[in-house]
Amino acid sequence: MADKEISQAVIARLPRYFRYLGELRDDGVERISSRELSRLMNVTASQIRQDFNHFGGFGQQGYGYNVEYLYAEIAKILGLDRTHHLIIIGAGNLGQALANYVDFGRKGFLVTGIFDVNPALYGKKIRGIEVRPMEEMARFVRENNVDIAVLTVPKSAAVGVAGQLVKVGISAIWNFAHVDLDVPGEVKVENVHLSDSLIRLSYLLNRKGAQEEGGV
Amino acid sequence: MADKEISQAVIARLPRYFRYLGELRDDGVERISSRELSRLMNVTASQIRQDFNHFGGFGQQGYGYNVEYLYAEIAKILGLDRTHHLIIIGAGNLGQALANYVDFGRKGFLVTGIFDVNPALYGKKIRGIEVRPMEEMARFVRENNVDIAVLTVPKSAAVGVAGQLVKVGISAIWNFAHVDLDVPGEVKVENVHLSDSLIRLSYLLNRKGAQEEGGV
DNA sequence: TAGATTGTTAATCGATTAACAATC
DNA sequence: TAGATTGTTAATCGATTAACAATC
Repeated sequence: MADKEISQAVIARLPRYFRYLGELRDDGVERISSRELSRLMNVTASQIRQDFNHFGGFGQQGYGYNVEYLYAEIAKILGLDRTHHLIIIGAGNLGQALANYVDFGRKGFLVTGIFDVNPALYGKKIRGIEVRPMEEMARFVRENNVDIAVLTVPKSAAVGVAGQLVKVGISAIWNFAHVDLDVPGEVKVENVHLSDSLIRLSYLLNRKGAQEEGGV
Repeated sequence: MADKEISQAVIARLPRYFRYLGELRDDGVERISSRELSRLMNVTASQIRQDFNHFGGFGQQGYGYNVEYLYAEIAKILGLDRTHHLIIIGAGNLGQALANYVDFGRKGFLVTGIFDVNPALYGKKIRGIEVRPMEEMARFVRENNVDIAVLTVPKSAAVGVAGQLVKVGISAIWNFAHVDLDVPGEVKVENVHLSDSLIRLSYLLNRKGAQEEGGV
């Protein structure tokens, strides 16, 4: 039963489903139909059913979906039923903010180490975790079952650090540096290009201004 | 000459083109063909030509594209030829990190105010900008020609603050809160859902694990 | 059973890629 | 001029939406 490859578009939507289902569950909602959920989320009911059916049928004809069950199943699909161990590389502003931020109110993502090349930061504690010298990174990853590296180093350092991470056998990189990393396919990368995001907003703003002048 | 609506997919790619062209320019490259750029960026040359042609032809047959010119044109399209005035709402870890971060090494995005509801933070200076009480926000926006509000408040407060921002006539919201904002169409929103991003990475990791067990 | 709603197939829409005539 | 490469049209591919038979 080889899984057919799930498209990027579907994957991108999963966390949003998860978020809405979590809220419904917290509100004590027991069941929901694709129709109701579609109204709530502003998507088509067809799309919801198609998306869920990529992973097998979670609903029941005439009833809809059980919120608690669907929530748990999506959590499993997303790998949120287990704990991930993270390290943060780069203890600058962003690295420190993420250290304080990453758990997102839920268990599941645990920052266990923070690394930097700046000796002035060594030993500094951020949320109880001390900053270590970069040289200790490789050993730390091997000995502490680290899954994910959060890359918050300057652009210029990012490619080099990514290479080190690949060499030490990291599984995934959450990349905040403004470069596209070139890593082997087995290392998963998720980019957060903040400047790209802000630039998209600038585009929308600019477009809007242009349209209004044009009298649209 | 009514502009046809540009698709989300194209818009999403523009900042990446801009980034690559900036690097080429900095490296002193004068001209580039869609073919060369396609190899560099790992996309098809067809797509590059199609994308650029949504905004008019920037190239020349037999020659390719002039890097400096194309870079400047894309900057204009993206609204990067003018200065944006930002305020940050929510002076927590993330808000402070972004205050230190937002200029991205380029002029164009200027943080002029930071607001919070926590009196303990009032007057604290972040990158030379003092934190002000939330009550002053409306007047500040009106008097200081503010374009963009960066929303780094907790989820629970986000919808309320977004409402205030709409009322005071903000043009755009860069939303870091984990909720979908419901604002009028003329207010542009760009979401940065960090937890969604991390969850997608978790999915990829989980999928990878499952495939390997399955012997793929 | 009748009504509701899924799972799934078929139709549509849009985005990407290929091809090539226009032209520098 | 000949060669190169764009701008643009046509073909393909994939994702979204619509429709409906299956079934709870």
